[in-house]
Amino acid sequence: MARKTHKSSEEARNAILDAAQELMLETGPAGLRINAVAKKAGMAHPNIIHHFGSREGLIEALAEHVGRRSTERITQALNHAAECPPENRIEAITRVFEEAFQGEQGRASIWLHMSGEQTSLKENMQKILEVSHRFRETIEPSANLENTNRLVMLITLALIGEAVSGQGIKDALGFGDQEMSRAHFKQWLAEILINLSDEQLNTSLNNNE
Amino acid sequence: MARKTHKSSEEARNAILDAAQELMLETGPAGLRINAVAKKAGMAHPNIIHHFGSREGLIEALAEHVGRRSTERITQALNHAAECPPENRIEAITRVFEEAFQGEQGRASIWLHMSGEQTSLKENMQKILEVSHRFRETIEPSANLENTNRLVMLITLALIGEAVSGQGIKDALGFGDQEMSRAHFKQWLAEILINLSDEQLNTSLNNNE
DNA sequence: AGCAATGTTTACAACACTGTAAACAGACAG
DNA sequence: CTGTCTGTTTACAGTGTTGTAAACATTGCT
Repeated sequence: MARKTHKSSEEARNAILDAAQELMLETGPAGLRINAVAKKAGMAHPNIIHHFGSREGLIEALAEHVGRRSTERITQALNHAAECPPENRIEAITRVFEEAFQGEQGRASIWLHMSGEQTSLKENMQKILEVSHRFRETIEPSANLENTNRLVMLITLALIGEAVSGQGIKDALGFGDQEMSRAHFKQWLAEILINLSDEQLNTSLNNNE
Repeated sequence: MARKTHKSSEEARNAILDAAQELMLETGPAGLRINAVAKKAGMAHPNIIHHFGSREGLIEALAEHVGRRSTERITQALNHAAECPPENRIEAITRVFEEAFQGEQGRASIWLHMSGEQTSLKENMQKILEVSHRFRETIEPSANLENTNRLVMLITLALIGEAVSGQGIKDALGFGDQEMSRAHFKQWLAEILINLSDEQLNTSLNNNE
């Protein structure tokens, strides 16, 4: 059978991005070697430069790629949660948290973010914010927008932290794998947050102290 | 005047560690160049190898250095908080959060952590956990230890997230500098957490669901 | 089939980076 | 003062890494 040896431009770019994403988990962007990416993607390294212009170009493209995919997943899961009956809410939100920095996607995002790569971050966060508020309104129609912002911030930061630290902090705190798996922490968080009323979120800061 | 040109071994090591810590904020450990560190510390690069054996040796030493200093600051602030009268609690805890990943120290910790460098992490977290629980007991003597663990985890992750994202996420969420400064977020978080009763933290997960 | 476009490779140039070796220089003891 | 110890530098070797140039190969079009 005629095996295709030359991929289309898009196929090649995706193969490279996938390899780069995986490798970046181990080293971070600063440690990303164009050579290693090429090897993993099964090609010679100048081909990468052909497709992305330079190593910098690859990293930028990767940031955009990863950011867009994460945002899509999250907003989709949030929209789903907004349509859930109340008894399924915790489960649905746990799901959102899982999608947020799902596996490799997550750590890759963080790495990029940490290196100052913030391509379209604002745009993506605004989308998430909007959908999040819509969700909160299904629970409490008078929900305060500012509180939504703060909650989204808190959650985002915690999920970033989780993606960053991986199992590390959990092990250090003595949560074995069985007791507080990745999923369990997210479920616990979802439960607490859903049970927090808007009222409890109104701190002295809201009354311009 | 007789300027000392040869530092003591310890002075030299500290100068190098300081320079390395600062540089690492920009690039992460993978991007740390022994050359750049030497330049910043005002010496020739082989001197660094003389003191730390290798680039790897420097990074390990840095991890240990940074971890120990952070832990000291945090436990000290927590002990202070435990002795505070109730009306000062929020302020005291805000202070703890500020010490946790204070400025440069923080991001440096995270970077190292993210690169798999976990020197004495467990030991440090256990200390923090212990002092945290002692603090919670001053508020609610019957406080559940498991809930303390979870709270510490949540806070740690959120603070990691904050250190990681710097101002990035806040800007993206539309919190200008005036409205939600670094300090304000920490204060808000402190306020919410202190007002959370132990009861509210008991989710279905506690009853081995 | 022949041609053009473009994905892909090989060979190479230029440079950056880590680590080594040997000489140099200040600090301190006798 | 003299010698030794050790912090410090200069010069250099070896390797790894990015990027370039030119040739090669496959696909699709006419």
